[in-house]
Amino acid sequence: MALRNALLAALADRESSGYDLAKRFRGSVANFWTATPQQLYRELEKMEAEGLLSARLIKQDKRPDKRLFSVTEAGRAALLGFSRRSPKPTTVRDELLIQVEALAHGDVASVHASIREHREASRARLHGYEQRLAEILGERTDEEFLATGNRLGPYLTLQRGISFERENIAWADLALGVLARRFPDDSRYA
Amino acid sequence: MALRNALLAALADRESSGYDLAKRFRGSVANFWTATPQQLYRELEKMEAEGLLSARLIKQDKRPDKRLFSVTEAGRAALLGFSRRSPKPTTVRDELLIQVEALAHGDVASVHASIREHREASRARLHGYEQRLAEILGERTDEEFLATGNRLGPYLTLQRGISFERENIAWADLALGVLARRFPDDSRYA
DNA sequence: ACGGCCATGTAACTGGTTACATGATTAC
DNA sequence: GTAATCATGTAACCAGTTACATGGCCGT
Repeated sequence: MALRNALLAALADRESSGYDLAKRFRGSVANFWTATPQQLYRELEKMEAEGLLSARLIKQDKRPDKRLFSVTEAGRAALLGFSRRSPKPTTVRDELLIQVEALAHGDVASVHASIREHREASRARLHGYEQRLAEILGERTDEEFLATGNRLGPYLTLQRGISFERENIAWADLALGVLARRFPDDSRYA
Repeated sequence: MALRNALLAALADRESSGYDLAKRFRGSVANFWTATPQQLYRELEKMEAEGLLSARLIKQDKRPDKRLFSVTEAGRAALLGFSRRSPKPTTVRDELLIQVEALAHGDVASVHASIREHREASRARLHGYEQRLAEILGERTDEEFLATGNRLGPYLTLQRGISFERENIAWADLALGVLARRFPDDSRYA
């Protein structure tokens, strides 16, 4: 039920194809909702059938045809209704932290490598979020934007994504330091 | 498949009943994996059937009997194997941030209230994590613990939970400030 | 020649959520 | 007397994942 609302939020911003949405869910949306392309296509179909979205077909000749979805009046009403309900608590699922929790029962060198990969992935996402934020700000400072800008929602969710990834990186630095110190022999610290 | 590993990690620490585990999944485990009691009971059954866990029945007279699960040799091997695979990327699902993303299309006063509730929930979880951390540390400082302590894994995952909740609170403060400034009339800021 | 991008989807499966059910004990 | 805690589960449903399929264009 919440995936619909994430889609309505994304489409309220601008009309998009399923493929477009898949990219946005890999990019900035990922910081508060994850979904695979298959989930999106399935949900878009349902939402169109229920009248929350309307689709128009764009014929292309050098590329496959595409369907651009946009939010209908019923869709806007559903989004407004959603904004009035109280949201479910955040859920986090992080396999890396399961590995870390069970550090004493696992392969330390391998967990060390996982933390490094995780840190790289966070750096990449952080970079993406910072770019999007720069696009939203344009020439303005944060202060100027906050006083007058009109994409406050995306600004705030990006800020949350940015602080999340910064903390991921800082935590990884701490964890790698602790492992290097406590297990100097059973892992290679390049 | 990952819920199994979260259960193995939790049970490697100490033998527990399903009910116990449900409490731990509401508490400290929630910071990296969420699961409902029903999921746990179902998964515990399967894991016992597959030989990853063994259960012993404890008869009680003032309370219902309970089954305490512990990790078998096969379970330990599975956990070691898991620590060697590369973990799937973190997934986050946060309905509040969907509401914030769609701020321009929703009810600002109601979203404001949701952010406040979310901040309260974060404060409560933060408090819980800090207490658990204090239990792990005992009389030692972080420095002393990091040099010699033996529950490094849980220490590190708690640190991640603590920084996550602190950032939730700081973000909520920012967001509430922005809303109060930009929408002074359509919400009540008590 | 090969991989990646554009663009859509189907089918089969696994995992997660919600509602319900039981029943004694303890705390306010 | 009311709610919370202890302790287990079933049934039905809904959401998420994985693997596969198609096919032309573009860059190296």
